[in-house]
Amino acid sequence: MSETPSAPTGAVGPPDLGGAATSPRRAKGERTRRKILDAAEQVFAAVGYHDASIVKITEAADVAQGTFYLYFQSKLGVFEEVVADLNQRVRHAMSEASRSATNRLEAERLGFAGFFRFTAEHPALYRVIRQAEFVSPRALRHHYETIIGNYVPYLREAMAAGEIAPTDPMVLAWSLAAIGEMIGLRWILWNEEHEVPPAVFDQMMVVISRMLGVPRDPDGRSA
Amino acid sequence: MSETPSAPTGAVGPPDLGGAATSPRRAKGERTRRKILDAAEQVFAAVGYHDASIVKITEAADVAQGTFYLYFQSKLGVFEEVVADLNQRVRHAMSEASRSATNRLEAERLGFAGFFRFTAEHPALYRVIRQAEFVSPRALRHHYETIIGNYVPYLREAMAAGEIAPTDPMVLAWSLAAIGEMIGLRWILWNEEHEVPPAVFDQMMVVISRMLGVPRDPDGRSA
Amino acid sequence: MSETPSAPTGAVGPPDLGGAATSPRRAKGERTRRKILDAAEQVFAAVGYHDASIVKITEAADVAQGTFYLYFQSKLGVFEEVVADLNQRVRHAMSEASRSATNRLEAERLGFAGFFRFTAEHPALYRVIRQAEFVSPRALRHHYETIIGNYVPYLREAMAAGEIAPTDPMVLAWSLAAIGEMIGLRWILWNEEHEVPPAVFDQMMVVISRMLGVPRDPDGRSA
Amino acid sequence: MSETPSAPTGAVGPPDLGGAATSPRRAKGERTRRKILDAAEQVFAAVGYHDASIVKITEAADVAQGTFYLYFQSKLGVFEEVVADLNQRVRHAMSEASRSATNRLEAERLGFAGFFRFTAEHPALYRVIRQAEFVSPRALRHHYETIIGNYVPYLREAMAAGEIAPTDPMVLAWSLAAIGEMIGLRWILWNEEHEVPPAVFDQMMVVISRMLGVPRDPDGRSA
DNA sequence: AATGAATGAGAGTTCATTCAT
DNA sequence: TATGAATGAACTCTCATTCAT
Repeated sequence: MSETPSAPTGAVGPPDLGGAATSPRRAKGERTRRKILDAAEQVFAAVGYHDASIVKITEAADVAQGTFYLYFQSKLGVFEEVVADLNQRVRHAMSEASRSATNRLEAERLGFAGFFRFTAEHPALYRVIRQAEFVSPRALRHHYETIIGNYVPYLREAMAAGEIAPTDPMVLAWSLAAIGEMIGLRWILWNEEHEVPPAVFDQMMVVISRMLGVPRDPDGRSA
Repeated sequence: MSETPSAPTGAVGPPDLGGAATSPRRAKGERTRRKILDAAEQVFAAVGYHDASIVKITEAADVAQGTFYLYFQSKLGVFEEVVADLNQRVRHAMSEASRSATNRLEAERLGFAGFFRFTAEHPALYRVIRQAEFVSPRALRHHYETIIGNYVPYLREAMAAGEIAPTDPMVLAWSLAAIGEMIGLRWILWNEEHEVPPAVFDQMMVVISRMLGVPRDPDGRSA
Repeated sequence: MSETPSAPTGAVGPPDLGGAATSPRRAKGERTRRKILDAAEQVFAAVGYHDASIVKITEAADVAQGTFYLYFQSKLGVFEEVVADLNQRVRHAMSEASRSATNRLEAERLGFAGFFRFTAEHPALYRVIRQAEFVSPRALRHHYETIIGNYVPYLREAMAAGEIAPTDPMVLAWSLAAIGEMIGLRWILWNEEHEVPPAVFDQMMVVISRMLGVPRDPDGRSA
Repeated sequence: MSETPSAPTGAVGPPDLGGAATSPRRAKGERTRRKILDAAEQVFAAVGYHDASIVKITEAADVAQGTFYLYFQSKLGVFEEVVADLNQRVRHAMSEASRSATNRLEAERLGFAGFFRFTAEHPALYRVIRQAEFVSPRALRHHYETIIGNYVPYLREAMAAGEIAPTDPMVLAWSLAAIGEMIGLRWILWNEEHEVPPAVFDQMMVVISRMLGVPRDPDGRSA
């Protein structure tokens, strides 16, 4: 049960994702900057990176075109900030959601629920991040890696505690993340619903509980 | 164990994915068309949909710009044909790979191996298809749906035969596809390797075998 | 009452308006040529010279693109043939219509009626000919000049016979033609009607009868 | 002598003739906009709508291509503005010219003279407006309708005053406009002269005076 | 006599970015 | 700090015409 070697995916800490051309010194500047960042998130989510234009973003933010370049170096610059922003917010949402759990399986259930809630409220998460594949691969990797990086220690602990079956926690973490992402894509985004149908959610949890090898698999045949 | 209702994801048959402005009437035309389609696949995979230009595609195909429009209606038109083409080819690769399996778990192992092989040989698969999210949502959905649609009957059979644990086959299929996609992305594309490291593959199969609820889970604690 | 000097508007006889690249030797070729010419008239009338394309014309004629150049030298070539064709047909229609008249005013009434009828049946007349202004000025001039040239002798005769008041017949002819064209444009084409409303027609004839200085102006105060 | 019903030619007020993408906010912008508009008029008059290109217009205006789109939405947009501009200017020229007249016939003489003068100085009037037939029918109609709309009340007054013979003023106005347009086309534009030959002008006035049914037709046989 | 394939210049338009105020 | 003006390269797509069969 040796762990697979960690792949050379670069530093785990956040790379310098470009961004601010200047850090605003005054409160007013800070507000303007925030307006633009929010507008950018909306626009990227609505039309995607390529069809988002500086004009659209600045119009949405209600500032002049030139103002954009006071706060961001380039279109790519804002994009990376938007990704970093979303990344922090999903992670926060998930950890908040699972905080009250008393065992791993419950933590998963709560964490997934939190993730889906966030997804429904911020479709930008998918729409923006999936774009990152070509637009800014390093931003994409950083996004996934921080999520997985948060996940692994918990899985490792649970294995140590005998709560779940031993497996490479990296492979397990990526697999779980994959499922969350796909189910969210399929049943929230495509269906334009605000939640995954309960029946689907339940079945997903059955699958996940089996994956984890939880001793008392509530639906499986083991134990 | 009732199945979740099938989501209204549209017709299963392939939608009219745009495409040919004219179907070639002579052998020479057919060759030219193929040259352009192949060039398009390369270019899309190399630089993505948006940075791919008709100039780049026609240069790669060694034809004049105008010639492009003899065979394809638009840039989006070729894109959709490329997606449809890749879709058929992965599905073929996977079904060929798993043909010789004698049980479901083996079929999964062979199918996943086939999928990863195809992925390594045709990075275009990911690079092109992930773009489809914004470029042509219907092409994307059609892609996933045909894959899942192929998958489900096999899972259902295996459940009926008691080979794997009962679950909603839809949810299970999407979950399995998610894992394959993510592991391929993480260990083949990001690492720029031609295969998933065997240790990772094995661990992934452990996870999958648990998910399926195979009676003799070779590594888990059940059975 | 001397006549104004004839302006140097070029030869009155038809200039060589380009056209046939080859004269077809056989009946089949003649039929193909006619098909293309008719299609061209339709297409020019429908979308104008510039938006008419060889593709559209050949599609409408149900022949291959290359075939076009067997019978016409260029797009401009067909255009000029179409104009010449229409020119002959209107003039024929007008002279036929006025043939039975017993005096000038009646001839005018019948001629105008014939012109409007032709206009209603062949909107191409206007739509094609007005385009000629920029596309082929010489075709346009030839068109107007043949019409005026036909007109003048009749006016001159009528003046000699004391049927209408003496005036420069050239100025009179152009004025009459102007009125016909404008009324047709305004009440047939813009209204998309098949005839000028009778009340308008009558009023127009009142105006015309005054212009001509017909002794027994049926509505004026002279006589 | 009832008037023919007014045809349903749409609102009399100027339609939104497209145009500015942004109205300039600073004096410099206003100057640039004007430069482009003037250049466009020249280019349209010189080569016609279709052969006019944004490149030609911006080169003539000595600005970059992109600048064009700061002030106009499209090529059609400037075209419509040019038409509207010319429309206002001819109407102004004509009303100025006839201001000092003491009777209808004199007003006509002065008005026509003013019109021909404008025509000679701004050949763009014809060349641009005749193009409008296909390019922007609504601009064309608006042009004619405003001219006729200005004309009619004067004719009506003159009829009421017994200055001219009663007729439908609409038909009369269109007929007069037709004559002006045609004579200008024939003797100014085709001849490339700066005025209608005096002999032609006089004859035209004879015709017009008869049309109007002026009691003391100075050249006719009545009275 | 007729076809379909191929061409390539040129069109209108967009847009990230820079600059002067 | 903020603005609006300006840029020009690049894009997708059209089309009259020529050519080989």
